[in-house]
Amino acid sequence: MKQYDHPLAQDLQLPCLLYALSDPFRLEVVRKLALCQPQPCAPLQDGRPKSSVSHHFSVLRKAGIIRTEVVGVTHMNSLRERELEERFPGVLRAIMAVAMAESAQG
Amino acid sequence: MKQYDHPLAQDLQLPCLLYALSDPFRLEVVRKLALCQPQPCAPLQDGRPKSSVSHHFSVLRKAGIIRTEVVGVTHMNSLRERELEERFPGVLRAIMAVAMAESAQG
DNA sequence: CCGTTAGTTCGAATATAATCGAACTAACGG
DNA sequence: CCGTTAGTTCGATTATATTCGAACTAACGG
Repeated sequence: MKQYDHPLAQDLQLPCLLYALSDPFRLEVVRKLALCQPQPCAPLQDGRPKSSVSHHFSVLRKAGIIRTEVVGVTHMNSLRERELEERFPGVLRAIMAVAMAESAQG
Repeated sequence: MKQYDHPLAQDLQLPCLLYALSDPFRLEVVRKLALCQPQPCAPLQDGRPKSSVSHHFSVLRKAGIIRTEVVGVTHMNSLRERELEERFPGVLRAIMAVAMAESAQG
């Protein structure tokens, strides 16, 4: 049951985090994760091919935004909220608040 | 003395803003503007060719992050802080706080 | 051990963005 | 009106991302 590598919080880069969140699909994944954690990739696919979804999860992982744990046959994803809050105080929180508000009205 | 078009605050998109700030050079421009406003492009060039600088300023303008006013022969740039704060509460503020902290230590 | 499920990796195609020099423009100073 | 300054626009090149299908892998269920 091999696991993933996750960068240390101290090594995360702000531009990299912003870049990861600048894609609408990835932002939506993060928003949905904020509402329900942890969650496998599958329910977040939104009609895309698996290889594309896998790519986007990989970008989020490398940016330090999500943590993925292999549990049996599924890969459970969650936000690294505490670490991000410590490393980049207020950033994810503010972005999520806006993303939630946007999606609430449409 | 023709001026620039600036998108309305209500039309700004969060992914577009995050994308604009995800480039280290642009983030640095915004950080420096936060410290001294308004400012022309030239002192923010940091050794790059003018065409490249111009491109990055254009990205920031289209994302709604900066406003550029033509004043005589120079183009004065400032942050659209109030509008951004209203449209995306806390987002720019949090990002700037982190950017300032990063640049303080190196 | 076989099939299924969940997701990754590969490789090629396409799209998007960054970079730079060169030519351009608009405003001012003399 | 000429030169200078500040920045834009153009066009080509290169770099970086995204996309997708196909082949792969690891774990579980029977």
